[in-house]
Amino acid sequence: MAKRKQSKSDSLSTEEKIKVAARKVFLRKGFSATRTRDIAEEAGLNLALLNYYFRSKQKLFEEVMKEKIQTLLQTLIPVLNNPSTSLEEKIDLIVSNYIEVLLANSDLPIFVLNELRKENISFISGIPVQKIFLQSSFVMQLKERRSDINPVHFLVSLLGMTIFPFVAKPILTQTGIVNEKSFQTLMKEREALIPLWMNALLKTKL
Amino acid sequence: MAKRKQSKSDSLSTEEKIKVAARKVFLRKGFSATRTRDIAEEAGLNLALLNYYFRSKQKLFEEVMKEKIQTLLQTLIPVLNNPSTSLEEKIDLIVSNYIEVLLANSDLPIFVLNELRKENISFISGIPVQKIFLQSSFVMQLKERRSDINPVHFLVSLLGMTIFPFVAKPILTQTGIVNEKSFQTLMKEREALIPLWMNALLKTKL
DNA sequence: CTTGATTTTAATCAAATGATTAAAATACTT
DNA sequence: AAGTATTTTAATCATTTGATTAAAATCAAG
Repeated sequence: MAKRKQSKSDSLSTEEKIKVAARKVFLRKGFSATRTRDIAEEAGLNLALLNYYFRSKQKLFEEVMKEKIQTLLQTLIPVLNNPSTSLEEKIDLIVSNYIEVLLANSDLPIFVLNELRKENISFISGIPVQKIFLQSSFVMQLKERRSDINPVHFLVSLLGMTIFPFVAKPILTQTGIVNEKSFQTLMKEREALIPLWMNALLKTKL
Repeated sequence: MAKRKQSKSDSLSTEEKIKVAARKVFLRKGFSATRTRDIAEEAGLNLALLNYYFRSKQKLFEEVMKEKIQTLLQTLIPVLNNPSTSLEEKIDLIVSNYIEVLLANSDLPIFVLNELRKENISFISGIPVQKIFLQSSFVMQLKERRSDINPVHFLVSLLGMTIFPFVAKPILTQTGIVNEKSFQTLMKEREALIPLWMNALLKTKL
């Protein structure tokens, strides 16, 4: 089904051109607001090709979605599971990894979280994420340091401080609180600040 | 145009029934995935009534959207501007207000933030939110306490810790990390924890 | 080149969808 | 009760949209 040939204009196979266009349009507009014609036009290709290479809009979407969930999870899971880094190093890595990834793709979190809300993605329900998380090096190290802190609370706070700004970016820009440039500066600052703050949380007596 | 009469079955006017149904369906599915027929069915009414009372799907949506943005902003702005509460009290109030409002309406933040991302809402661009924020009692009190902390960073962290769990709820539930009941418990706990943590941030030397 | 497979195009379908219209039903006023 | 205005319904339009099809174009192998 997949073809290897680069004889055409753009050095990308038709299939890849469709994927590239689909990523762009789906991420900007979401599944329902995206028309297959939008993707075809963005790719500079005939509409029928979408259904030739992928069976349907839904199938194409699922490929993009799966990819994006992977991106989000793989920025986190390997760090949580690495036993050879300290808790502080893990926090540093999670923050800097996410900020790097998301500065290049601000729409990613809200896209994934919003689409995930409408429909269960079997792919994700299949993974025993809860088990993985609770047995992770991250949780072990946290328990050792502060057995009284619920790891879910701690991680949610960390991700909230890191990812939430990207989710809130539309409201931050539209209210004039930040612009594209100052947002980037802000996030670079947070890369240093969040670890400091998470460290403060670690020292807080409940 | 608006009618006052309650002689019909449900004690709600037709116009109100439509609004109630529209809130429910739009919030769950978003603008694009919502069909006017969904709303009519949810309201138990004829489709043509939507266009009779509201001019179009778009107009109906804008009314719901405006309402929801108001809900989100009014949970925050009055607290920020109240000069007779301390910074600590403001933090308490922001956290408890949002958690109360959002536990009753988990979809609200992601709905608003996602829709806001696609289209500029003139209503919000019109308000000089930036000015209001920078001159707020909250910012003044923060500056007095810690002139070295950027108020935007501080507020984003506060809202990130408070609101982000609701945005991430789909992924938390679908990965089995929480269920409906434990999510609620978690948020009740956060109501006490977040103020403690924000206090710790306030004491952190940069 | 010729043949056969693969890829692409143009045209079209069928269903879904936002909106309208004209008529029927209901409520309100006198 | 009659007459008028308001509300509701059923039927229908016109577009949009995801998908299909058959033919044309391109490519690959012998």
